Amino acid sequence: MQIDAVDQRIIALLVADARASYADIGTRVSLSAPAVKRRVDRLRATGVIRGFTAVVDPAAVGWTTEAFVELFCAGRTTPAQIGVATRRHPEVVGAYTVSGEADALVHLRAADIAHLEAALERLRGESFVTSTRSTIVLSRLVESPGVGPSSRTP
Amino acid sequence: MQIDAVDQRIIALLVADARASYADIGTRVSLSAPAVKRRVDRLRATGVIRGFTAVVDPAAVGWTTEAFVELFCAGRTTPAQIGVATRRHPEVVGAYTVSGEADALVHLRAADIAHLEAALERLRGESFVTSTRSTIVLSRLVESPGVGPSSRTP
DNA sequence: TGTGAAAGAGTGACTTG
DNA sequence: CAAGTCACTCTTTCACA
Repeated sequence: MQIDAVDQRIIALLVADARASYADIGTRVSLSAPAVKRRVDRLRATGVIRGFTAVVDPAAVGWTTEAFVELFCAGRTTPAQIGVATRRHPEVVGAYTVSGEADALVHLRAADIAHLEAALERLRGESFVTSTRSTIVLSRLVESPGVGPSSRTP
Repeated sequence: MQIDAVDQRIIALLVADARASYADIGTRVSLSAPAVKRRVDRLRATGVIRGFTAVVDPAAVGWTTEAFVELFCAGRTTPAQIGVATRRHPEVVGAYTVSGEADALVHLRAADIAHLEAALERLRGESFVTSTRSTIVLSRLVESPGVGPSSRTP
C-alpha cells in the first residue's frame, strides 16, 4: 500500500496524540476533517495504523521490574513457536528472534523481583527452551512508543 | 498517588483503545461519562497516563531493521548522561541501564542495514562509549505497547 | 457522583474539481 | 478518485445539585 507525505504527517500527529480531533489534524495538514477521517480509516484498514493506546507509567501500575532474557532453544524451534509461547506470558512485553549466540530475546516486565523470577521460571518451563541468560534493567532511560519519530523518512 | 480498581479498569480499557468514548468506558465500569472524564483527567495530571498514541506498523513506515546494542561505557558515566546522549539519536526507541557485563542496552530501529550501521556509528561516536556489541533482530514476535496487560494486578 | 445543556466532534450522503 | 460541504447524531465538557 502507498502512503504519501500527508499520510506521514497524519501518522506523526496521531503518534504524538492519539486523541487529537480530525478537525485539529486537518488544520495542521490543510485538509477538511472528513478527508482526514477517510485517510485514517484507510490507514487502519490496511494495517499501517494498528490501533490507539494509552501510554501508562509502568511504575504507577506497579510493574516496576524489568529484564531482558536471552532464550536458547532446542534445535528445531520455529520463530512462530517462540512467538506463540511467549505471548502466553503476560509479563512479556516484547519478543524477538535475533542473530548471535541466543535464539531469541524476550523483554519482561513484572511487579518485583519475586514476580520476575516466577515469570522467568514459567518461561524456562516451555518445552523448547534449553537455557536462558537474564539481564536485569536497572533504569529505563528512553522508551518511545509508536515507531519513534515517524515524521522522519530515512 | 492512589489508584483504585475502577481506575485500573479504565486504564486497561484505554490501553486497549485510546479513542474509546467516555460514555463507552462509563458503561463498562458503571460510571457516568463525566465521572470517567474526571478520573482520566486526574490520571493524566498525576502522570499515571502519560499520553495517547497511535500504534504504527514499523514496516509500513519503512523502519524495518532493528537491533539491540549493548553499550560499554567509560568508568565514570552516569545513567543520566547515557539517557541524554541516546535520546539525541532518532533511531533509539529504547535505552536501559542493565546489570551484567554491559552498562546499557539500547534498542535501535532503522530503515535498513545501512541506516542501522550509520546510527550505530553515530552512537559509538559518543564520548563515553568504549565499545559496543550488537544483536540484530531477525523477526519481531511480540511487541505490546503500553504497559502490557494492565488489567492484571500481580 | 449524577444531571442537563451548550459547544464541539464524528460520520454519512451528496456535490465538485 | 479524492476533497469539500452540509446535516444529523453522538461526545465532550461545563455548571450545579
